[in-house]
Amino acid sequence: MRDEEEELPSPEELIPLSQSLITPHLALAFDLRSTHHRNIGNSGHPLPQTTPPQANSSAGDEPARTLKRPRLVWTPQLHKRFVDAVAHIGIKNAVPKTIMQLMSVEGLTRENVASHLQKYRLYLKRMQSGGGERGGNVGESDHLFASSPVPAHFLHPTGRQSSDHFIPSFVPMAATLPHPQFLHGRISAVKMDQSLFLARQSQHQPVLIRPSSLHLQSRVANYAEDLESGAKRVLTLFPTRQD
DNA sequence: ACCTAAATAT
DNA sequence: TATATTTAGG
Repeated sequence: MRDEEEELPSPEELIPLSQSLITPHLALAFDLRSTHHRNIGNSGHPLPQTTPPQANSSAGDEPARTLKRPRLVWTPQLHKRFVDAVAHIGIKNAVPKTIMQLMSVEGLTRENVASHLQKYRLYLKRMQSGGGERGGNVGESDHLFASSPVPAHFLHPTGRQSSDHFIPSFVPMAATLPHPQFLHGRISAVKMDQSLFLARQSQHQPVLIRPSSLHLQSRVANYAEDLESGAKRVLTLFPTRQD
């Protein structure tokens, strides 16, 4: 337990590096890699694009935004990502827009999340009153919600905690990931305690990188999760029958 | 502009 | 039944 720490740089020297290392290339790399990683919904069609509002309000057709997108199916995987996002920012601060951003699932709308959040809150309420062993108002229709464990702090009004923004202790690199390498071969995802870091090979010693933005952080987390779960096909919005 | 709960629609 | 949309209010 102790020998590992000696090989790793100290937090003090690593974390300041993050700002200069992370921002431009990594964000880009994520966007490149993630194109085949999401957006493969129903039988391979791309999702209907939500085009930014055109200044063009008359002119015959403006179907871009009026286009009906397929009804979202909340798979257990998708719901789990929802729960993770909510847990990450704390249930107190969880609002649709933020949750949506943290989930970083292409095609997912704020309305999708708002609707789901509304239902989820009702589910939490009806769990409060059920307490432990028996009784419980959780019905047969709650399979989806029951598929992901509810973090303990969701239930009790105790304080506002946003799950993690602490400096984790260091553990062996890449030991927890089956595919430590992604992006362009030089960057690895490293899970340490509850936080995810990027690691990059510099000279001999690995350099740990703390993702700067919350958004990027969540993308790292989501990607690593996808790898961990051994899914070849990762989290789609509109699953086909093989789901 | 965004959030929320409730009602209603598909 | 599950999700979306609307409504009314903050």
